[in-house]
Amino acid sequence: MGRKIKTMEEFASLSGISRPTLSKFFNDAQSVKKSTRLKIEQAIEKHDYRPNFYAMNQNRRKTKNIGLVVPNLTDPFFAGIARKLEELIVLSGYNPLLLSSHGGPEQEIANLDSLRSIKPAGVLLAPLGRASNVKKLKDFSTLVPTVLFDANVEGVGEAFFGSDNNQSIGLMVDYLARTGQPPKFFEMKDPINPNAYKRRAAYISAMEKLGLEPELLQINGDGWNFEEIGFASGRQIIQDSKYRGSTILCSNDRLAIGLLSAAYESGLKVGHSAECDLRVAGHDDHPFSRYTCPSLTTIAQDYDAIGERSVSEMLKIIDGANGIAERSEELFEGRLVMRSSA
Amino acid sequence: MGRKIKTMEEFASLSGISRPTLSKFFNDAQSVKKSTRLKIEQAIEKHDYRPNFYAMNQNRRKTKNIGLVVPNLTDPFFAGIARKLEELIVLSGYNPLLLSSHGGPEQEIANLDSLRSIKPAGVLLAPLGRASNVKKLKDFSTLVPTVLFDANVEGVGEAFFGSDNNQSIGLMVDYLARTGQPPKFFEMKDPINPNAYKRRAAYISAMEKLGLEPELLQINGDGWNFEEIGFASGRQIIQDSKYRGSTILCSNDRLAIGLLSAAYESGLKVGHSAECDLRVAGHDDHPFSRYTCPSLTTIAQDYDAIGERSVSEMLKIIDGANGIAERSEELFEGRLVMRSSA
DNA sequence: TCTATAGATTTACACGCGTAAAAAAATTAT
DNA sequence: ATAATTTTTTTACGCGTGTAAATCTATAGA
Repeated sequence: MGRKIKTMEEFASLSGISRPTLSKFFNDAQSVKKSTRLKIEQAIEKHDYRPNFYAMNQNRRKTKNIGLVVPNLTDPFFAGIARKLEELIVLSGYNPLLLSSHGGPEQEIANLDSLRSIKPAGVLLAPLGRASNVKKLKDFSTLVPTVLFDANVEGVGEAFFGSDNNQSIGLMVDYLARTGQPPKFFEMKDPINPNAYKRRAAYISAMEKLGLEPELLQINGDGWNFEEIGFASGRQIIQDSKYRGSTILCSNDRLAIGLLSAAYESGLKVGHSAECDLRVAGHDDHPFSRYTCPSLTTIAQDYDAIGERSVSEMLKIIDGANGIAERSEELFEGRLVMRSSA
Repeated sequence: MGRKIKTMEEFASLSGISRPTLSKFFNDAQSVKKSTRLKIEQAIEKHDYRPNFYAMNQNRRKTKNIGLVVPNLTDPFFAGIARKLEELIVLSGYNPLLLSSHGGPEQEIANLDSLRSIKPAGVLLAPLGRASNVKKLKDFSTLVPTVLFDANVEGVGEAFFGSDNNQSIGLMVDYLARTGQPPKFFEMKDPINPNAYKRRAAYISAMEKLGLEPELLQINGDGWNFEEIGFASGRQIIQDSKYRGSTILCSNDRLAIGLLSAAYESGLKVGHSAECDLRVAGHDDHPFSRYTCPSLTTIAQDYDAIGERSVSEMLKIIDGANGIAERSEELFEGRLVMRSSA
């Protein structure tokens, strides 16, 4: 066909639709009458026209972009969540912009900064947690509608949606205690993630509720390389024969993956049958937990629900004339995934 | 301090620098004299001014955005590469835009489409491979400077950088044959990734060079869930006692992870010591291959080199007055990572 | 048929910055 | 100190779209 159309003006005359109507259409296809919508869509198909992204957003009150910031894309767990959220954002007619903080608070702030210059309609943020620069997060969330997920930071953002660690850890402790030795809790001494603290508290309270003595195995280690930390510390702990026969509940699957690897290396059998030396359980249903040796008994977070709730709340805020709406929070229940390790 | 600065004009009067000079600075900080650069940087710090992203890019000849498209971010291998590339792009003064194709050719095209409307300076693309819509890829690459990495597609893009499968598989076959049973090759019958075909050919040629009979274990399976495919098919193969004692070289680590899981479940011992039932090796040095049971012997691709070469070639093309430069290709050698599984 | 109303068009201005050209100022070389 | 060169300033227009207001047109209900 003819050469490429460059401007909406041009496209208007070729399609027989006025430019302001086209502008309305590109902003929200549902805002024009059905018959004109069809005409426009045909013309788009025919001429392969797309409005200039930059000119389009320059004067829009609200862009159609939604930022999506996760702590670490290298972790398949977050990669999976991000994918789910991206999908939901696209379905809502928005444009997701995925950024990873790579485990660093500077990068987290840099991500928010670069999002700010893009004037997003809103941002879905899974904060780093303890490492986060809370003041800057708070400043940001006053400028841009922000919804937190996965990890909560008090006072930041309009809403938070995550897992009910109390429920999920309780579920797991009950199961483990009922079917064998009550669990010891394997975790990092100074966790980065706020969920880790909640899980520790949940473990202690669940044990006490059963009239059992909590026992924390707090390991050292810095950074986000949880498998390595779990492996190195796991090796040390396992060598101590007093842990023979015990049940170990790990604060998250990545630690458990390291621990299982250490157990294998030491020749220990992990599982719930009689001849096993160890039972190991995790939390999160990491994509790889199905393929550990043995396969890992764990808790699956309800990330479909968390994702859907986060996005729908985001949309509500964006559309909303909600002036003084209270910060909403909701926790979703986890599901016990029984496999071979415990 | 005072209220927020909205325009460059305003910032110009407050900082005592003319607007065109500021414009130059924001386009390339090195293009202004050092003394003025320092003045501007101080003023930015003081007033927290950032130019409007959209207005800025609307009339720029070349934006500072570089697209980065990977086949699947859920795969930690690609997540790792993406991270490395992001870092290099930022260091070069550009703005990376990460998109995942989620294993689907429609999404791959959708990603390129949405990149097109952003008028990126260039795009770094790891194509899906066989599943890709080659015609559309080619069309795209005539409109936007494109550099391929990881997987090659003939005739698409200005350059390709990847691993030398011939070298790396040869290395592994030599090692395995020298230290025990020569390897059988475990792979999908109809692989999606072009590297898989190269690896198959490399295996056959390496075996023949040693005067050995190649043996392909070609398994069925569709999609990108390689661990599951490796697990399910691995279980079947392993039950056949004729494979007892053999060495299995997997086309990639994700298949190997599934196979190891199946072997564990079947009670087979994997490793290179005398009493083992199986030796297993992989390819790619997947982040999790360190923690499999046993830890996986594999090939580490030189992704630092591939990444650096890809980005530097991209910059050369962007800056370049390269009219008729030939499509460049370079393959990088892999490194044998010896662990416990073979 | 008349009227009320949703939706489309016309007209016109705004947005914030890129960029070009000429003039002025600052720096460096001679 | 003067000339040559680099850098900055002044001036002015353009980019492609958003959006507002007034006007016109199609549609539906009475």
